[in-house]
Amino acid sequence: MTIYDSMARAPRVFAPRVPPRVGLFVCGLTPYDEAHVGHGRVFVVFDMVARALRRWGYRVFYVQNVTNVDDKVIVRAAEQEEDPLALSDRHFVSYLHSMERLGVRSVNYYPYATDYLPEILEQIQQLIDREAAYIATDGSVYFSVARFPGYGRLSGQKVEALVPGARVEADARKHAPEDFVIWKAATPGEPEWESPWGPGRPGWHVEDTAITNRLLGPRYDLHGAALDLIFPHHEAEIALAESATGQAPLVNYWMHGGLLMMNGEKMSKSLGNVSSLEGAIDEYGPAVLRFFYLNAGYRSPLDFDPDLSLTEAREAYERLARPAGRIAELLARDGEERAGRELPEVDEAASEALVEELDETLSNDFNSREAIALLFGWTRRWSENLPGLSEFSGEALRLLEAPYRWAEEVLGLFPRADSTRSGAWATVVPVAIRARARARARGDYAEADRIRDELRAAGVALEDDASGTRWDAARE
RNA sequence: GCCAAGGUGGCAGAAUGGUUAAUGCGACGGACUGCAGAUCCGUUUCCUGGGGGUUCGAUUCCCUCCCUUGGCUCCA
Repeated sequence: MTIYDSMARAPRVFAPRVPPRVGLFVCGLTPYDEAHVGHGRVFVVFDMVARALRRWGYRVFYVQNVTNVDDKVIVRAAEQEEDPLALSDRHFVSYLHSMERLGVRSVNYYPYATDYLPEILEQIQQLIDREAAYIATDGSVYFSVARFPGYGRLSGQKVEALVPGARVEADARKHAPEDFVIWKAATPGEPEWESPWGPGRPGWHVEDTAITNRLLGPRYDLHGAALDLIFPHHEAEIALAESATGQAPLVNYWMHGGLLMMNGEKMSKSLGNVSSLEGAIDEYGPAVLRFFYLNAGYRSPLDFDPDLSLTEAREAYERLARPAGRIAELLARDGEERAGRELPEVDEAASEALVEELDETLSNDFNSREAIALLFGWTRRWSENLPGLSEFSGEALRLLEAPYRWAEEVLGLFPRADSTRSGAWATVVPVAIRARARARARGDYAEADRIRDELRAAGVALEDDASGTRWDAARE
């Protein structure tokens, strides 16, 4: 399989350092506010990456940090008169809830920055010992960019070019304007921890490198995030970790996802053009949202139009989900031993070949869009047989279903579990359907339509086809 | 200004040094249906930002220009 490596700026064949183990780190949130649809994209993409790698036999240890103490958290907490750590906790729990709904369950561990103070202090001390960092007059500690020759390689930036950019703040505490803080001296009223250099709190970049060094080691396989973090954050991670440990490279493969765009701009809180992740899940459902994300190359910018994008994604998704759901329904009801027609041999082979092709397609830098196109092809091929689907044997249905099960495993689409059909509805609705069928049989369409309308009003949609009447949760 | 990522049909978005450039959405026509929905079939001519170059052949590789977005020490 190949992965597009941002450091090499080219696709590279993936080879973990110690197969079959894969260390994967993805930059997580700074939970000072609710997550938006743009955040969802990255985390769904890397969920797919982890799922795929595991399917292909790798043992992935997936770590995603939580920057629970940071300027933004502190500022927001002050505004709301809330404890900063309580605020980030609250938003992180809400984030986890969204992830659970989205089926993002591949992360092994979400380390909190504040749980790694010993590691952070140790790394800062190493940097000072190696003279890569220095203590400022106020007790802050800065990393000296000049001490790391490789600085700028990932982003293509030249250190000299940063200075005329004029957005690097001149600061008397720094030896050079491009230096960045790794330990911030305490400000009264803000969270602080003891350190050899006085009370303070960790800078942003060093949290990640202290955590990965502890959990994944001085060198690891895969680092992912959206591309807006390349500079300065990932550049700083490389400089810090490699300077502290003396080992390189920190990361073997860098993956950067494209941004989610809204009205031609990056969706971001600072621009205010955000669409809430939880709200999008509420309105369209997790599967449609996942489909929307994975229906584009992960590296491309993706346009989000609050009115159109998810509506379109829903139409497309349901085109696949309906037949997939129908097959799953039959199998759930009758089991795989159900009797019926077998598939012709050639189609049996086609099912197996398609699953292989799906793996192959995805192994080309996680080309989920191409994989989805293959699923459409498969669906189109079989959907003309749908009304007669119930004639097939369990084994035949299983073969028809295999590509959708692949998609469930790797893309998280077409989940078999369907809660809308359970509960009281499952007993009531079929009774109503039978009553309506009797009305239709005697030509009493007024009564038949009345039953359908009443169910509709109660949130249940009926559909007739050659095999009878099906029902599902109605959508608005 | 510097660095990076992009520019493909009405829209969203793939791919490839080579027959008619995926797939989906939308639109239109038809089949099916008591109706609705879903589904199926068909149509959707004109799409690879501009200009050079390499090549038998370029949308793909190279150069250059234009445009959009991101980053340039808060950002998924």
